[in-house]
Amino acid sequence: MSHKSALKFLNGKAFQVAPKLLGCVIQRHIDGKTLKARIVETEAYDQTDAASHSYKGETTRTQVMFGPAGHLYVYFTYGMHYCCNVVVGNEGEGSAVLIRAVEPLEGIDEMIKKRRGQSIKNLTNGPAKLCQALGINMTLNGHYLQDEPLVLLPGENMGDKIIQTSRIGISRAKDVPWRFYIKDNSFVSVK
DNA sequence: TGCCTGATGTTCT
DNA sequence: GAACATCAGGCAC
Repeated sequence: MSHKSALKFLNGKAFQVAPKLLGCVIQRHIDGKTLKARIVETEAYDQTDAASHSYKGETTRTQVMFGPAGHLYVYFTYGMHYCCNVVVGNEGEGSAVLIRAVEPLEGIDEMIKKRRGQSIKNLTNGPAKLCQALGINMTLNGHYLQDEPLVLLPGENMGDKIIQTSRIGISRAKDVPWRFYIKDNSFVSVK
């Protein structure tokens, strides 16, 4: 049963919502299997931000980012990788939170298979890695995160376990401190 | 452990 | 034509 109110916490500025997503669980159903993983690293992006895909306004590619909160924005990059974001804020704002790393909880064997035999440590400790492990690609672009086969479940508040730093793998707005991760978690991409 | 690079395709200049 | 919210494998130390 879907309840919009479950994703109400996504209504806010990207940099405010990004730390709140830490600890939430992604539940993915695929090939008759259930995969679960806990979000341990996120990055905020919004339209005022030179590093954001939405910076130059809405395009075909970034359309979902400008839509209502609670949907998944998936993009293809470097010719071979997918990365996924949770759209946040109000419709028309162009803000989203990149999921940079997750901790595998359930269906780990299946994730290893999808990751072509990579070790547990390397399964989901990067934005493109977790998409591969959870079978996320462009067919899920725009997907609402209260619907099957991909649901965002609330998690415990990480509170003082949250570390805030600048973002990774970007060339513009490098100094903006909009990356958040869970302290001492071994699945975070970079400590 | 850490640097370097090839893979591979869409978007923007 | 260049840049790109990346990854894995190779080789030097």
